[in-house]
Amino acid sequence: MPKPNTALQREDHGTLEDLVGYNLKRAYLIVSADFRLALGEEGLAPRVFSALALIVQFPLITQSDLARKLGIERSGLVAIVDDLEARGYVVRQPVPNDRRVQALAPTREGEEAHQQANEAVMAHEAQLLCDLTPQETETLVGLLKKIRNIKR
Amino acid sequence: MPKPNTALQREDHGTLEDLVGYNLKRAYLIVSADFRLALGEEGLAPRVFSALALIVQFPLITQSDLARKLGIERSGLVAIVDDLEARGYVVRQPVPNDRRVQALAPTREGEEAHQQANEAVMAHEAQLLCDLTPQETETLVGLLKKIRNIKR
DNA sequence: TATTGTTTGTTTTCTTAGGAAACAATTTGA
DNA sequence: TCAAATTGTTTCCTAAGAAAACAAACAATA
Repeated sequence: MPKPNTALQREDHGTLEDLVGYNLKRAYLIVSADFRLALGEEGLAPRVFSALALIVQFPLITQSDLARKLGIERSGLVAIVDDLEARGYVVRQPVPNDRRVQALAPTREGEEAHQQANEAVMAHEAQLLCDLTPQETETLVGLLKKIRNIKR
Repeated sequence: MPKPNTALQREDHGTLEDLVGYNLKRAYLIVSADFRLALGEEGLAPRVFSALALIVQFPLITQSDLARKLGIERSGLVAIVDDLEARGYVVRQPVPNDRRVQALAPTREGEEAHQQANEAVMAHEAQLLCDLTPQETETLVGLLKKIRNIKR
């Protein structure tokens, strides 16, 4: 005999649980909380880690360019670079032909700290997301990038 | 002849762009910004919409239960319910056998506002994510739910 | 019954993350 | 040369959430 209309199968269309935005937010909160846990009290905050990673990847990048790459305002980047500079991981260097810009360069300690933090971050994601197969993780990242590439 | 080692193919392993957390954040910012744009200046904020949706779905839900369902602290829910109550969308009702709890019930206007907002939200996601096939969107939501279900 | 512990809603304070506007110093372009 | 744009920066504002404390109410146990 057919089952009655239980809560499990009712209205699974157009509900909060199926919204991309809602699930994105909930998932991000879980991942970022675990990120902080993994890097510890004195560790780099997510956005500071991102900035350091890009500075290591693109030495002498400009603050404006870095802000663009991170998708934030220049004004918001100041505190991030201040943080990295206070830790001795990054230096603001004057640029020969343009006295407005500050080129960002990682120090030796900055590169080491990045490498160490990067390993911690990779480990954190590997362990937190161990329920996802490598295929699934790759698919997920691909779909998220597709959202990131939406042109308005 | 083979191409030289361009930036496109170097070190595509363990880089910032491949981190789930980084992509989650970037994607969420895009979706939530478009959400606000879609619902307008005076429209419901994402979290307020979520709360209203759950109150409509589970009338007479307790504030504590709602906070649990939303994955936030009870203290944080107060302002959200205040908002909904100020708009006349929700009422806090005393409960017979327990004078501590406030049961949350949608008003007639609340249900109508929810229905209207829900349509706007569905339209916003449909249009923003039109680059994703229905298959891809379903896959994405499924993977995000998998992250949400991780037990620590 | 008296007391101890727990739950509920709430207030207050803190943290994190980011946006908007303005500004001086500089560079660019017409 | 003079107007316009760019860069880094400061200041102020908003959103979202956590943590801690608290009174009122309930539950349980001695």
